Amino acid sequence: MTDDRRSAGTPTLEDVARAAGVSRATVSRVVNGVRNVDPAIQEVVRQAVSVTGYAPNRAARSLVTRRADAVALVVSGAGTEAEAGQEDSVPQRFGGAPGGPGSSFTAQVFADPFFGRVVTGVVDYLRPRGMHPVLMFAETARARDEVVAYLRQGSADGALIVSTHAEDPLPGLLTEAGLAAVLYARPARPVRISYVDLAHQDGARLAAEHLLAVGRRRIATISGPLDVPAGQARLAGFRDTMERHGHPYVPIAEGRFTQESGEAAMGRLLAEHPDLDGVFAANDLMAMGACHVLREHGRRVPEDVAVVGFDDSSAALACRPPLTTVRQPVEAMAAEMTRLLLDRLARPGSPATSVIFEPELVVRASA
Amino acid sequence: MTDDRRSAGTPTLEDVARAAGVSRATVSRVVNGVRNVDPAIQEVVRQAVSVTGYAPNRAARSLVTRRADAVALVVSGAGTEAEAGQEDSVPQRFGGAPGGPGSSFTAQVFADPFFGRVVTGVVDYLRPRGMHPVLMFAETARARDEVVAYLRQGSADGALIVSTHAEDPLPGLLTEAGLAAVLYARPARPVRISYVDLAHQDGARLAAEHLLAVGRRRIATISGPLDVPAGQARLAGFRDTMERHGHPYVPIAEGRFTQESGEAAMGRLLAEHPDLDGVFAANDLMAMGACHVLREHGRRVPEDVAVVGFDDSSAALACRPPLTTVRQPVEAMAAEMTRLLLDRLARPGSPATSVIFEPELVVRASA
DNA sequence: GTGAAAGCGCTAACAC
DNA sequence: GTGTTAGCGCTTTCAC
Repeated sequence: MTDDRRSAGTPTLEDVARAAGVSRATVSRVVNGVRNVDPAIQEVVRQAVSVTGYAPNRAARSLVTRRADAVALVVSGAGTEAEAGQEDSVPQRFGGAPGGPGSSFTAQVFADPFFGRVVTGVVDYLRPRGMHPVLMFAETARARDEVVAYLRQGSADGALIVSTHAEDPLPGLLTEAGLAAVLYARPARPVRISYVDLAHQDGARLAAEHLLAVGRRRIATISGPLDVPAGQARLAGFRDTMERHGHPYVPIAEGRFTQESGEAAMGRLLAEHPDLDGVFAANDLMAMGACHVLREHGRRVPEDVAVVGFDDSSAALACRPPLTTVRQPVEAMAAEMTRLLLDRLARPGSPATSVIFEPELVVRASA
Repeated sequence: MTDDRRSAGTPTLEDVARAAGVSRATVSRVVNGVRNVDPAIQEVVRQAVSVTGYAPNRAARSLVTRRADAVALVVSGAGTEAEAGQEDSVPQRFGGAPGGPGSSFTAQVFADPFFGRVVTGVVDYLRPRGMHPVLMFAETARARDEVVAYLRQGSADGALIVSTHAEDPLPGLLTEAGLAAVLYARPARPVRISYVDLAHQDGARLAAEHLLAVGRRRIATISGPLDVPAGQARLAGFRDTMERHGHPYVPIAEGRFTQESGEAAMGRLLAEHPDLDGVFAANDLMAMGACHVLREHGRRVPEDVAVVGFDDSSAALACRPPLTTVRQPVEAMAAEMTRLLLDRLARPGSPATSVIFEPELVVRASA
């Protein structure tokens, strides 16, 4: 009671120790749940903690433990600065704020329900473990350097990387720098790094087999961007299956995984193949766009044209009719990716692992 | 060259200082861009930095500056644990991962394009300033305590709060604890805290006036949830305007800002008022649902029934026909919210401010 | 089982 | 303009 004016600002271990009549070390042990502390003293310390309103200073702790207890969730873009030019594909709806060319990329990213699902999976895994992701974007060389710097500074212990393009240099940069990272999707060039991925080809096979099973014979596909591994794989899987079933030639229109590009692609297919009766779109957004265009052209879905999407995102349910689609368990995959990263942080030596998820056909009304 | 074995692990200021032949203080000055350093020495130091591959340790810096140089972006839910029961409104599509009742909330949040836009605005403002948001959710008392603890630990310097419900206790908790925060949307109970918001009533007025201007006379509305301020305000603004124009009675069906709830609401309205010719939905997702149901009931949009949405989210463009809607400049508002927070961090004493944005009518095909 | 003491890497007075 | 020094708050040997 005499000299408590030094307990000014936020309370420190020292303050708690004084209040409890023990040493800092003991308080630290109790706070960190180390055994070897007399239960009675534990209780006293806990009292003191709540009385003083103590909260451990994260920076101080990090400094000594050399752990930030934080992970970065980074959405990575294409390989070069060139993509700055491709932004016109996204309506630039953002008025005043600074940020320049960057603004479009982040807007573009969240326009796809996919990323929200990734965030959901990551957060749901991290949260019970008392961690929270730092959200970063890395679509330019500069932004990638910032990500590397961020990790090198020890601001985060590792990175979860979601690449939107093949040839993404980020995984390479990270491993080179000896930083922990796990990818969503297999890297284009083999890097010694853990990742989760979907068996895209199997998914496309399910779609093809379903369209054939419901009696469609004039089937076309709207592929994803062919510079994206997922786009390639889904197309390859679809074609292979069609070929194996006696359809060596499949009309293809390339899309960019956006609804708008799906609409355009559908328009092209319809112009060249007005009699088609089945369409596989490499994601739900494009399938939704295809449905719109089909209806505008007087085709009923599924009566005249059956449509199958991919992902089973919110778009699949939002679409009328609801989409038959191939389910990608994004949340579970994102959770697994997070688990792999935390594992690696716990055991730095452990080898890179990859986990491949199997897709599943979800039959709704569109096919 | 003789004794460089102490430059083991990651290089520290000390290592750079030794390499440059100066003191740690000088290196620190150069790294932090403080003037008062001889240009020649600056150069030498910069060389040494790149030679050693030095990256400042964030924890050490934070410890002394007492700044984390990080902000939390928190999506806040309702007031009590009760909301765990409301999760049935969201399809539970998440299989394995742990996280229990929480998983649904984060999925629910990102199902609405609104949050992606908030993230975009925040990130685009933060990025050029070398900062990145830590993503947190606070839909339960426990989660809210974690947010408070996180800030009290100094893991972040302040919080950007997006509330999905009125009566959110989080703003109060934060200000009580003397933590910096800015809200997206006015707090239900007046708290001395900065916020950005939209003039919702004005937006609803624009919608009403437009429906009347295009000659509609039997107009109904699908409101947002009435326990959400934005829901209330949009309804109030709509009713007031209708009343002022001689329509004291407006059929109302309450929705929950989801497409599904918009469909249900439209169904109810149609059952009771089969002759309606105009609908104002309090957000685009519900407007889209309404369009679907109208079409299923043989009504053409806009010929038979004009539909106006709210937000001008991606759903407005995804809808067929594209929605006439009231634009909420979410990205700009989120950027402003971020600016307010950084301002406050820079000048701790500064008073709470609020910035209200004006909505704008965007006329497309649906009305 | 508990305490004393040595830093973790950095910034910021303060001397020079 | 540059160097010296004293911590920031915490964990963690190491004695006891």
